[in-house]
Amino acid sequence: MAKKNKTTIKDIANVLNISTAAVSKALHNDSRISEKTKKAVRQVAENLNYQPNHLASALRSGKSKLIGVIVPKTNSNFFSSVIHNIEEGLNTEGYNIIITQSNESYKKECANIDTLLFTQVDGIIASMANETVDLAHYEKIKAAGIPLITFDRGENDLNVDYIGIDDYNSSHIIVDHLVEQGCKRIAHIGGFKRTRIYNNRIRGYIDALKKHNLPLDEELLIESNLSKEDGRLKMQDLLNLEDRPDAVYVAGDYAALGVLELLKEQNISIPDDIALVGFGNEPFTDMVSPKITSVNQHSYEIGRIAAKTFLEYKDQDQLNQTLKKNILEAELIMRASSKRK
Amino acid sequence: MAKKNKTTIKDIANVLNISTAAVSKALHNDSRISEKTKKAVRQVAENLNYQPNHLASALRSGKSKLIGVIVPKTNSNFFSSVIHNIEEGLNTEGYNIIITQSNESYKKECANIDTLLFTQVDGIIASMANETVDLAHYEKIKAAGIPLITFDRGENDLNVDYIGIDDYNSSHIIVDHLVEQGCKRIAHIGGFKRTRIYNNRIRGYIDALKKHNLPLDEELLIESNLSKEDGRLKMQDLLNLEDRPDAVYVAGDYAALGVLELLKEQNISIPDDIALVGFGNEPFTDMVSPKITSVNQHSYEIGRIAAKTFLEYKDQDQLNQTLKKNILEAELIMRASSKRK
DNA sequence: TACTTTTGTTTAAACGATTAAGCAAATATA
DNA sequence: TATATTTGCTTAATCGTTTAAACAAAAGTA
Repeated sequence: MAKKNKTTIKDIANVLNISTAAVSKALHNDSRISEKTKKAVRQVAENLNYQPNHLASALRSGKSKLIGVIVPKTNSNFFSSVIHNIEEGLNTEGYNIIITQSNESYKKECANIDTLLFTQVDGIIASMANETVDLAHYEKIKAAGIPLITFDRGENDLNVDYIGIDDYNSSHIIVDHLVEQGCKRIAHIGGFKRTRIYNNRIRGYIDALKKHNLPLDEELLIESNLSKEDGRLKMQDLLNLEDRPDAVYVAGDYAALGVLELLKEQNISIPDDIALVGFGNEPFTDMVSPKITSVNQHSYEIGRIAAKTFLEYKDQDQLNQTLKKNILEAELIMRASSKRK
Repeated sequence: MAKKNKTTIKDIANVLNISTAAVSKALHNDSRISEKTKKAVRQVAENLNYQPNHLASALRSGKSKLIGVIVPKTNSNFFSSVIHNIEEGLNTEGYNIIITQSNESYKKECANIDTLLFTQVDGIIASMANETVDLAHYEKIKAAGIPLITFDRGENDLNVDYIGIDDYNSSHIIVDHLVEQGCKRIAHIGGFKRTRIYNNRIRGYIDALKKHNLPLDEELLIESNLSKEDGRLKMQDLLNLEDRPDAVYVAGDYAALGVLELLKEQNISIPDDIALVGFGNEPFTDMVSPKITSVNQHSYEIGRIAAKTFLEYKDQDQLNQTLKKNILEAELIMRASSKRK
């Protein structure tokens, strides 16, 4: 099994005694090449099992036909579903994707960007790590002159395209639902305020309480990294309060799961003692008992639109990205954890 | 924001009035270049914000420093964890990975391989789709002269490296455990027999029953695609039997989850009426109620070894892969769904 | 002093494709 | 018939690196 002996267009040209240029054009179905030659080239290419060298064409044309995707993690249904739909949208146009994970780490995210730029991707679609505050590494992408599309976790300051759900309004929908179930002391275990989406959910929560003439109790508004473990911890804090909440709206499903476990351990009835709402509609919300009410983030649409957005940029010589937001309406999936009636 | 005006080694060479060759060597820390020149080159490179063109070096050197990974899906904890550890192992050596998903489809798997070969990856690490029987597309990888490493779902016939757990023995451990819990009619909802790992689990199941002098009842041995839905269906078939089983060993966690749901719906007590064991130790096995006993497949080790195995091949001119199996001992994680005592 | 070795660099050819420019032959047009 | 256009190809440069080979200058050795 000898390494290398790849067929190149030169080999094809030699067989047919024509130039490599003619072969290249024939393979690209150039109108200036005769049908006869094209047929012959295709035949020989097939016989010799010719595979085009992507690197060579990418080098020459300046396009790698590769798109980089950066996500905080792939083992969440939301992100893996978005990725899948990005892939779907780009594959048809001859693009392939390189997936990288930041594991919610700022440093890893920087490394990911370096990696992708090094690989000469034609564009990057990204969702930011929890840790990320400084945006200098993202500016590198813009400096490289390739389109940057953000989704779910983005920042206005980047001045690029963003696709996500309406976080502010999602909180309204959730609070409306809980109020309707008779809840009066609604707590919110939210994400970090510095992250735009979590900040929006917090603002929505506060405004929704106001709308329903419910007092805002600072004790009931808690910041969390939204891991399962932290969900437990923050819920324990809430249980330690003199005046316990009768509902908890958690800004992430994993943390909501931690809350669920703790409440079950302490024999607190869900939803009767405390109603529970999560966020993200991860598959496990439908597996646990009671099933957790959650918010569907439309991963399908987000991936599809991200791909489409990139494709719109790809042929522009002058890249002039500005903040363009594509906000989708989230959908509340009501399940047992919050349905009292 | 003008597109393109990338710094090349030529620019650096011009500034310093030296050849591009000297620049290239300086950047690669060649011993034949003076410290003075190296320092100057590095300084200018930094000033001009030089980023090496990966395509050009890959084209010239014949190495893309990219490894392709093919998995059936990324939204399973097992696969995403393996991927993460592959990445960890390869990043340090300057390799990056391209992740592709087959979605358990044979056709998509073929397309993935074409994509990766087209992208000139230096090697491929793959786990096969459920549907895959014909291996011709994998032979393409071998024909391309790059190493192929398989894990979890592989085939002996490919004659390449394989990393996985001891499926045959895992079944023994599971049956031993169930027998110890007092189970006498142990059913097995297995994967497709044609897939090696599932076949091994089936063989292990049969032999373990024999070892314990339990009769093999063909009605209790069922083939499944191991989706959650199919788990329900196959469990219903078992419940329809005159003589129901008192334990079910399911070859995949998602199917086990379907079984769990069905049993709970029908108020069949787990583990007292029917004990349940899954496979894969997906995080949700620890989230549902009762928690599902499952088998830890050592995703950490598998990813690490896959990366290491590739690195061992990377410098060999003559690639001569043979069937080399790296079998890890699986670990049974006992949880409430099977613990009667 | 004359030769060899080492050091530090340049030259130029590759890698495999794409593509602008050129040109001869065939065909169309006046 | 003379000229213009179209057809079908070739030539040669190019993308940004790497690298084998060559070579001059400096240093070491006999």
